[in-house]
Amino acid sequence: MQAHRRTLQEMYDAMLARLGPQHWWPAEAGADSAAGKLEICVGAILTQNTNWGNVERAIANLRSAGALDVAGIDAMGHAELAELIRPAGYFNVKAKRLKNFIRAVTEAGGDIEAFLDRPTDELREALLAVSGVGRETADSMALYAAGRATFVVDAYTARVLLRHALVDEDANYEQIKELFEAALPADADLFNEYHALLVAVGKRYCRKRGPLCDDCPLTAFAHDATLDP
DNA sequence: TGCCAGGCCGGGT
DNA sequence: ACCCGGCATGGC
Repeated sequence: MQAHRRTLQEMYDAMLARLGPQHWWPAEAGADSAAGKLEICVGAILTQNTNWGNVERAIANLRSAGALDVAGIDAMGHAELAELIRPAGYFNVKAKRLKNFIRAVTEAGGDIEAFLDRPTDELREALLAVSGVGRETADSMALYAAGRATFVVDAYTARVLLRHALVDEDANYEQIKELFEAALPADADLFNEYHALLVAVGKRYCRKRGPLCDDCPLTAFAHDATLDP
């Protein structure tokens, strides 16, 4: 277990040393305010299977329309909301998902900070109860908006680990999540940067196509048996 | 040009 | 319990 912990921490150190801080949320939005938290939650939904650059345009549209708040989105019609978020793709389904999320917040009193302020397990459950909020989106909200030490797993995480033979091909979301949470100190700032770094490594060194792990910062960790539970 | 992006849902088997 | 089609824009 100790070797396990050290190895995952060393992987983090190696990625950070090579790539530097990734400046993900809440650096830009600011999770210290209600507006920042809502923006992170909205972004988490909009970025589902979508390039972040497109999400930024959608968020800019919402802000320009003065609609980047609970009441604003709640008051908007489907067509109007869908049009604003069009650049983010899947705009019809995402408009519904945003509405579903906002409805959950409204039904809990309408205060995003109060909505997020509950025990982490309970929060995750409440988020997963929203249609359109799956595990990654829920964990992203819990980590980046609510500041909880809950590890976010995504397609990059699974691919990077798989490419380095650190997990089985059939490892599921919860198993990979548990792998990190069991081996690392429960530190939201660490989890925040770790996830962002895994995404950066996935983009640059573990692409679906193209060069395989050429000069990847994690090459030295490939086939590391200490990651087995 | 085709492939990819910080997934998720609902229906079918 | 899995598998799959659908959803859609913008960048490289």
